[in-house]
Amino acid sequence: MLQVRCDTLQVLLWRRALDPHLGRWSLPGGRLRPDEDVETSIRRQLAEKVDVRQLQHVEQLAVFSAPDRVPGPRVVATAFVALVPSDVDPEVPEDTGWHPVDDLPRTAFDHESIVLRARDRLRSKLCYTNLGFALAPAEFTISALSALYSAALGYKVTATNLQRVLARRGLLSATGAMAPSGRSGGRPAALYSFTGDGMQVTDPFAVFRPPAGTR
Amino acid sequence: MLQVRCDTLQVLLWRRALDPHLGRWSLPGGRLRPDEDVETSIRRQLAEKVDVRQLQHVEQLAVFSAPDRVPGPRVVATAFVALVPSDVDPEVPEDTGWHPVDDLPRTAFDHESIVLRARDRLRSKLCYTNLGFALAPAEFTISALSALYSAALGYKVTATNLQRVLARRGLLSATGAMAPSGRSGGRPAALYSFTGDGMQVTDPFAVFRPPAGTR
DNA sequence: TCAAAAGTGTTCAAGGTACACCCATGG
DNA sequence: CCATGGGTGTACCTTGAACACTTTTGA
Repeated sequence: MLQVRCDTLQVLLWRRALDPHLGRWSLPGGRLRPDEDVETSIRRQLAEKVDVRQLQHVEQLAVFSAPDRVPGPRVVATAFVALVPSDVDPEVPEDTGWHPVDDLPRTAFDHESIVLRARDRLRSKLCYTNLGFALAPAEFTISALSALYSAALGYKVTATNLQRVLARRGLLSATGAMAPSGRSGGRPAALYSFTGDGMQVTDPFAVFRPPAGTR
Repeated sequence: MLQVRCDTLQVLLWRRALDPHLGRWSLPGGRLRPDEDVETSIRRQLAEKVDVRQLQHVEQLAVFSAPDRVPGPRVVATAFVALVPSDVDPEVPEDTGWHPVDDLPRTAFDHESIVLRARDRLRSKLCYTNLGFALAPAEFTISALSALYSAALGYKVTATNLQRVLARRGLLSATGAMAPSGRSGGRPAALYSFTGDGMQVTDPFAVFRPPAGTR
């Protein structure tokens, strides 16, 4: 579960209460029940930590299956990326905490590499899809959005160009409302929302486009 | 297992000899052993059909886990994409056969949707990575390569532009050798090979690049 | 009036597409 | 010499980046 908090991309981890790796931080998860698919399962697991309605996007990441990834009998894990908009602050249980993905504590098992894979997946998809909607509140200013993108991507994304790129892709719609300007003045910002819902690939500049006539 | 055969993207299927779905076409696969990870397992399974050295690329696709995807106790499947260069014609067992991915026969279980997902994954990655190397022979002419790309992508890719795009990305190296011209004449084509090995992302024009100074 | 923040206009560069044109070979 | 197929040159278009400039607010 990833969220941009305090201008930093963070992941929700849970401190293990059992051996092995007692006390280390680990990803939430659990066993798959016979009557559910893996996505239903991960939503059920996460529901124990947060309100699942706060999950804007859930997608499979990869299967981790190395025989020695955990001590004892081999455990096959299907990892997911789940995204929470930055305006919610879920009530999380006592033994869980948010941690910056670029400054992780010592984690249990192979969970660090899973988190890093998730981070990379998010970074890619932010660029060529509309996935930003899952990190942003329903309404936002462009400068707030650029802060989110900057935090998630790990480098500065200017509001100017972000605005233009997303607008050109038809992803932004102005709500008409304005955000009040801060105490130090400045022009009030217009509020926008993402058009459509659900993730879709939006970068039409992918190479090897079909020939013009057939597009 | 995907291969371009006869200018068509095809998948290797195996005719089921057991109920349920006796006689239908299904993807090769099998149970995961306790001492192997999923990739090792799929390579072992495929080794029963072809020479594994012919697999130029193997990557995880997704987990399919719907409780009713197969009759009886639920089976969780981790699907893979495996690519075979077009110049090899593996000896396959009697009960297997190649089928065009765009004209599949009736398949067992959810295997049709798995194949279509694999096709879409391949199409995406052909565009922004060097994955073409896994579909092409070690040496090839540009026009042969454009036929491969056209078959895999499902639309015409012209040799002219394919040549330029791949060259600009530094993916092509001329071997110096020439292919003989056909019986109807024509200038003999130069032979090329892909530089490097293994898949890598090559489209540097992905959007939201880091600012110039930090690149 | 000035500082600060938002937003727009303009220019530039990168990279894919289209298409005309030239090259080399077989018959 | 001509048909055929390979290869190159060039103009164009789309799209993102950079940056100057304008707009709107609070103090």
